[in-house]
Amino acid sequence: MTNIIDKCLEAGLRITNQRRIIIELIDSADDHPDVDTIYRRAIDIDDTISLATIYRTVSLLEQADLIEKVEVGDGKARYELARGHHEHLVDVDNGDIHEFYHAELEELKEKIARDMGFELVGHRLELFGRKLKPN
Amino acid sequence: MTNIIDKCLEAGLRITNQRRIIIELIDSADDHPDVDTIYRRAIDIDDTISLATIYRTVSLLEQADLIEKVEVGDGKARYELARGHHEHLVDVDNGDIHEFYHAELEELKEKIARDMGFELVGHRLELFGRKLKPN
DNA sequence: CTAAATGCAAAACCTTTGCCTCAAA
DNA sequence: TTTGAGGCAAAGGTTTTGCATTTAG
Repeated sequence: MTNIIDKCLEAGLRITNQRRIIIELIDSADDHPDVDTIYRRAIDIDDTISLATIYRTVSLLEQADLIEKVEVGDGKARYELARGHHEHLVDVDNGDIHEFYHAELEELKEKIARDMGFELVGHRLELFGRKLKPN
Repeated sequence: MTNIIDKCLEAGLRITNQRRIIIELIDSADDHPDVDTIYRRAIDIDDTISLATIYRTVSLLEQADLIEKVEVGDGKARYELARGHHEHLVDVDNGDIHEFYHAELEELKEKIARDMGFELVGHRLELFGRKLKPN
C-alpha cells in the first residue's frame, strides 16, 4: 500500500511536520476543504502552522499532481486528493458537492475539442442542481 | 429590433449615462472583457466613470440575465452578452476564447444530473486546448 | 422633487512574497 | 552542515462598501 507520504517522497518533496499534517489532512478529508478550512484543521493539530505554509504546500502538491484544485464558484480554491478524472455536481441549496464520472462525457469533450482543431489538455466542469422530489 | 437598452428598461433598470456606456460597450465587444478592461474602455468614452460603477453595473446586468459571467481560470471575472447556451474552449497558448454549442453535450449534462436525482439549474464548462498542427 | 446612482477612498478578501530563522536530509 | 522550509507581516490584486453628492425619472 503506497500511502500519500510515500508518494510525496517519490515526487521529491521534503517531508516536514507541517507538510505531513497538511497532506494527511487532505488525504483523509471526505469533503473539498478550502484553504482557510485546511488552515483551521491544521492548527487544531499543530498551532504553529501558518497560513502561508498552507498556500505554499497546496500549491506544491498541486504541481506534483498529488492534489487537485476544485473551483465551485464561491471564489475560493478548494482541494481534493488527485484520484483520476471525475466531475462535480453542486447542490445549490446546501453547497454539497457530489462527484461523478461519466465516460461518454469524457469522450465527448475530447471529440468536441478535436473537431475544433484542438488537443484537449484540460477542462473544468461543474453542474449546479437542485434535488428532485421523489414521486 | 429590440436593442440592449430597451431590454434594460424592460428589466426595470434606470438608464444613466454610465450604464448606457457600459452596456453598449459589452454589447458591442467581440471578446470577453474583464472588469478592468471594461473600465479602461469606458473611460475612453467618459473619463468620469469609476471602477466601482463598473462593478455595480455588471453585477446588476448579470442579475437581470442581460450579461453572463465567464470564468476562464485567470482569477478575473469576464463578461459577455447573454445570448443563450454556449460553452468556451480556451487556447492555453494565447488565452483566446472560442465559443461552441453542442446539443449532445447539453442533453448529456441534463441526463447526468437527472440520473443523480437532481434538476440541472446551471453549469459551468470550459475546455482548455492546444491547437493541433494540421498534417 | 425624491429615490436611486455615482465617485471616491477605505476596507474586505484571498493569495503571494521578502526576509530572517529554523530544521530536514 | 547546507539548502530548503516555515513564520510573520507586509504587499498585491480583485471586488465590495460607506458616505456625501449628483442625477434620472
